[in-house]
Amino acid sequence: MPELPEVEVVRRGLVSWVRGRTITGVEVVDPRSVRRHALGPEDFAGNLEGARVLDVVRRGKFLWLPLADTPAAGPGGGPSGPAAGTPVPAVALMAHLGMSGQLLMQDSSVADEKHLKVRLQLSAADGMPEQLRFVDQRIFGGLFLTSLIPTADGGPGGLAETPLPLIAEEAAHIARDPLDPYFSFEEFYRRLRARKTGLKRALLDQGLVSGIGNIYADEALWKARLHFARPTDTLRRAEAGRVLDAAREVMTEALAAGGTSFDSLYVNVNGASGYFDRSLNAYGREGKECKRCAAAGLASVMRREQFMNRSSYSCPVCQPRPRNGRW
DNA sequence: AACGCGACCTGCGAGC
DNA sequence: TGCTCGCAGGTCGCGT
Repeated sequence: MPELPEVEVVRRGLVSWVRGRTITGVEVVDPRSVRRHALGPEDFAGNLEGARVLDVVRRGKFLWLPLADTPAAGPGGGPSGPAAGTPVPAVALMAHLGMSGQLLMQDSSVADEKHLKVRLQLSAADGMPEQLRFVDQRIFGGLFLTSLIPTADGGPGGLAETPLPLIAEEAAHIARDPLDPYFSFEEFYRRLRARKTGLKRALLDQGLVSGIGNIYADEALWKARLHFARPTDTLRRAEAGRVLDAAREVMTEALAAGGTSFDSLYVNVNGASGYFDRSLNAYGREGKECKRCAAAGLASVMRREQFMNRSSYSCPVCQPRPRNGRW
């Protein structure tokens, strides 16, 4: 489940089920889902068994579970935490859902999903499912173990129950996301202006701002009334602020609705779909009226264009490309 | 630096 | 009833 709201739905669901529990068994059903773990499936499983889950952390679309008691990190977690009794993790279980990945909590009695890729057995806990399953139809996502390293700015690595100034190494190259309290608009705007590219491409660049994918990029651009090809070096501060605020608002609303799902591919850890698809104003609305224009008594039809090998939806009237080439 | 493209995959609906 | 094509919420790495 791709974009930030859908991943955050998973993070929140996962926290209450897995925090503090120990991974007692690992079954890699399809090694392709663990291919980003360079040392192979056996090493992946061996280092996970016996590990205790300390938290669930998210930055952008990346999710990771800081671990204590892994063989790789030694007993008690990482190298010498400051206060005894509070383990500082050095290793985390990374998860990226790609296009179709799911993390599901299931009882052992529930039949395996068709696309079950990895099964984690968890220590018994009252009334809680025993298994955390990674299910992935297209196998663009995956699980792997990674080191935790200090963040560049000293702030928390991501959204967590107990924030630590550590980040999963494999997520260190992405920027903070718009829902992160440590996100800096000033830095975003400075870097945006320095680029020679189009606005949608910039919004999708996880190194500049993370968490935004194809749906919420189109929604944010529509809400901010900006064209996807707008050159980033022509953007005024107010316009950049408008599109960032729009992204933040639309993702916050989507999160409250449990995320966007058009089909059963996008579900929370309990298998339920969100319903934000009903609130979409741009994505997938080719040939339909622009809701804002219609409200103003104008008749305009949403268009679909190919851009970056994917579809972009926008309103030709309120998100115009200027005829004279001047923005 | 920026970009375009292919690679990584499975499945679904449309059209013939 | 097939079959092929285009399409899908992502990311990475390679060319130019």
